[in-house]
Amino acid sequence: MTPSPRGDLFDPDCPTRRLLDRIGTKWTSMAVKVLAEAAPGEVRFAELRRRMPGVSPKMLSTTLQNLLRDGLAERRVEPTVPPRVHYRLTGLGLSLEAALAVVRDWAETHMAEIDRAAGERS
Amino acid sequence: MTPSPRGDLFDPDCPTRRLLDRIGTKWTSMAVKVLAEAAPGEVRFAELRRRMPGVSPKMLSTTLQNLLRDGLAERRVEPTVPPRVHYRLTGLGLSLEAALAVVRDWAETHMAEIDRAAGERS
DNA sequence: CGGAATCCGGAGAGATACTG
DNA sequence: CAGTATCTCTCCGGATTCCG
Repeated sequence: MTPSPRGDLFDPDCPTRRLLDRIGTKWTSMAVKVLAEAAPGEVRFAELRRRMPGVSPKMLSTTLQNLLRDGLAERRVEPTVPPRVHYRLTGLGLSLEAALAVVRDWAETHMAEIDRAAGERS
Repeated sequence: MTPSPRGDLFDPDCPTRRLLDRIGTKWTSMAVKVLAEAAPGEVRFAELRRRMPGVSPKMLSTTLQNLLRDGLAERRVEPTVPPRVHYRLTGLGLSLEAALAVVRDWAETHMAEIDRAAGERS
């Protein structure tokens, strides 16, 4: 289904809007970064928790499931007892990380300016 | 309320998180793009409305006020009757647009893959 | 250990009506 | 024309508890 030939931001189905809806969720970009830092290695659920201070098991699980569903990450289970579950980014996930890195660079460079502007009005 | 230790993505106050919280809101990225397309010219409130189908006056107003507050856009009022209010991006806003363009490119290139992956599980 | 199920509160988003 | 005021509602995110 491609009623919109180009990426038209004003299309309700525009890809950018939908992408931002995903990476804009609270923990997604952080999870992608943690996974990217470990790439091409894997990261276990518990280690992800440790590396993402403040995340609840539910939110981490939800975030990871979204990444899996979107083909951005993969899951591998060691059938031991207790089980060990590992996550890693797919190629698609790694390419997203590259785009996110640009956003991070911008944020680290310019957020202070934004804060200054916003602060002056507070 | 909190001190701002810097440079760590995993800090609750990390700049990337806070940036995504802003550009992730429903209309912000769209408004930035519309303003960027007109740059260095200005765009009036009514024209922004027309170019952002589905936006309510309240949401557009809120979005623009956030951009103003963050120093990403500027407002100019012609003291006529009726008034004419013009908006344009600041230099900071234009640099953000450049970063957003990267996200857009990624989205237009890869969202189909995400949709395919997500669709297979639906 | 790695989740799933459930409940809850608050912010975001929208519709509508009104005003300078 | 360019907003503001108010109300409502959804749903995200968090805490907690339970299961394989």
